[in-house]
Amino acid sequence: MPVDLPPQELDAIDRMVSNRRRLLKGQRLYVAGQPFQALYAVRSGTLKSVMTSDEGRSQVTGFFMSGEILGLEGILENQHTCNTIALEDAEVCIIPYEELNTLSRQFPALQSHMHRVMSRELVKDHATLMMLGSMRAEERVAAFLLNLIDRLQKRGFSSSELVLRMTRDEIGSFLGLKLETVSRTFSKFVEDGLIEARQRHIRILRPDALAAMTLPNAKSAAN
Amino acid sequence: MPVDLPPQELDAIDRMVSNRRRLLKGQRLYVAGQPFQALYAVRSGTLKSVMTSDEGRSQVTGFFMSGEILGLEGILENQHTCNTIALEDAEVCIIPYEELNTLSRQFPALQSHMHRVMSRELVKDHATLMMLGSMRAEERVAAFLLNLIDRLQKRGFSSSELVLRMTRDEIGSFLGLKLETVSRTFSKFVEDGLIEARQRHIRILRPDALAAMTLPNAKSAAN
DNA sequence: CGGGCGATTGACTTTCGTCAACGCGTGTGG
DNA sequence: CCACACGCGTTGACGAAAGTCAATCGCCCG
Repeated sequence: MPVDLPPQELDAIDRMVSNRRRLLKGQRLYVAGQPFQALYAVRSGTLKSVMTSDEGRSQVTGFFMSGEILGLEGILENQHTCNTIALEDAEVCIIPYEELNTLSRQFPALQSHMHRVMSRELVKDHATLMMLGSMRAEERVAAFLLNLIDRLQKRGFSSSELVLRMTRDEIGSFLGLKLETVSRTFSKFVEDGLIEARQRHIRILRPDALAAMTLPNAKSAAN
Repeated sequence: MPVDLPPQELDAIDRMVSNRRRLLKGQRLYVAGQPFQALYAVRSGTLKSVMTSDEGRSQVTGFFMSGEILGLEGILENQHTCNTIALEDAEVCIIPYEELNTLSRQFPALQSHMHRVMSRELVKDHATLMMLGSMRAEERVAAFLLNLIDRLQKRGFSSSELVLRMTRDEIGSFLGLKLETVSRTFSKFVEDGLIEARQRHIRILRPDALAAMTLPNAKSAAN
């Protein structure tokens, strides 16, 4: 959680988050129902959050990469409401919630930062809602790829190549689509020369065309 | 924002939220791009939040009734990211954000409450994501009605009758469906004896059957 | 090298969206 | 006070989009 803060505050924060946890691929960071005690900041690797309703319905609600914060939904009832699972080997910082609150009272900048983190999560969810509520399959997949590449780019990776850490099924769950539809859409993008795809390795050839697709009037891809 | 707090804290909070704002039906509380200065607690009436993307795409992201908090998305960038509009005459409390932060530092219980409010919003959004991502039209409408009636019941209204404050189009936007689909689904529920509907007046006859529908294996309605 | 999971592709079905016509009510103005 | 108009809602016929079911392929990993 890097912010520009006075050194003494940074020290206190560093001490607070000195505990880490390593996760192997497939391992769960926390599960629904588990008591909430800490937030987690991803240091490396990718995780997914999965909500499971009373009876079998299940939905990927987000993918998290380095710097992103997990566990905020647990604050409400002091209990986690979703499962978070590592999609590859990963490491997270443990942020003990009570300590965070104590420090927040001392350091207004930290309090403010905490609020922004939660607000960012809300904005992100709203964007996802918009995608699920108003986009067709192709548009969703295009938006998904652009979102991923954007986040990767901000982390210093290529802006044209990426490796998907999740299966087609997980992408489909997140996008409200079936895995076959995701697969077909990738194939179509390849046919149309918008991307190259070999397994989970994706190269974006025409980001402009993908972006155009996320606009509402997109009946056909731009040329 | 009623919580059980020491009287001195309650006094301070009361003073903070003493400013109100009245809205006529159709009036906007805030719009996207507007500087963020305060949160708003609904005192009476119903509001909707609408996200509008760069180019024409538009989506209702939530409906808000008494006691619910609006404006949290504005914290991130000190700027609102959606429009909020009164669906009927309404009144809100104005909660100046800076004052809230100051008080939160003094009163841990308020800080904690503030975090829970934000967390609740996240949980609510996740539930909506799940609905949009994994339910079919009938299931979404059933879940929507049950959600509304539940919130109304918690506010002391009937658990079987309600008056929709929003149009079919707004419901459709929220649920990721077209207004015709919403209308047809209501009609089908009436045919099947699950609800009565006269315009926006809805009576829930078989909450059990609606609830059963929100379960994943629901191919046919229960008898 | 073999097994299994994940991905792809095809054929068909279902669901929902689209376009269009019409009906109902409410509120407003003559 | 009545009539009309407009917004909202309903309904039908049709088409497009995505889901389902099933077969096959191809990587990885053991």
